[in-house]
Amino acid sequence: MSRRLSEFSDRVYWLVCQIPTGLVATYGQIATYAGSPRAARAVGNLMKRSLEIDREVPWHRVINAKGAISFKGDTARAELQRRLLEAEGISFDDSGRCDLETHRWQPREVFWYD
DNA sequence: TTAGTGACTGCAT
DNA sequence: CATGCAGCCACTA
Repeated sequence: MSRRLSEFSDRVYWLVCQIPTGLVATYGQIATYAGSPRAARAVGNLMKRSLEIDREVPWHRVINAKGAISFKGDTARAELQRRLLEAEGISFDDSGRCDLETHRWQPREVFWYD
């Protein structure tokens, strides 16, 4: 595992920790801020893994580009994520999507990579 | 080193 | 709108 790769995951976890309560970010957003605009899928993998390793990361605040919760088979986990978000004031419509225009996290700081 | 995987995404249908 | 699908890429075995 190269240094560059581990830096990516570290950035991802750090960024997710920056998302304040009540706001959400998409996998694509995190990937972009972490330096790899097209690694949204990889971000999803990291979020899934953050559950296994005991790391204090607000993984529930990361959703897909449609404003919906992504899951593959793990219904319980998806429901938990939805409850956590609703507890933070985020509501979902009938199709299970929230309003990204309203709740999307906009980082004020500037991130850079080398 | 290589091949397989998936909590993604945007565009086509 | 909802589905399907190819492209993408960090991570793993």
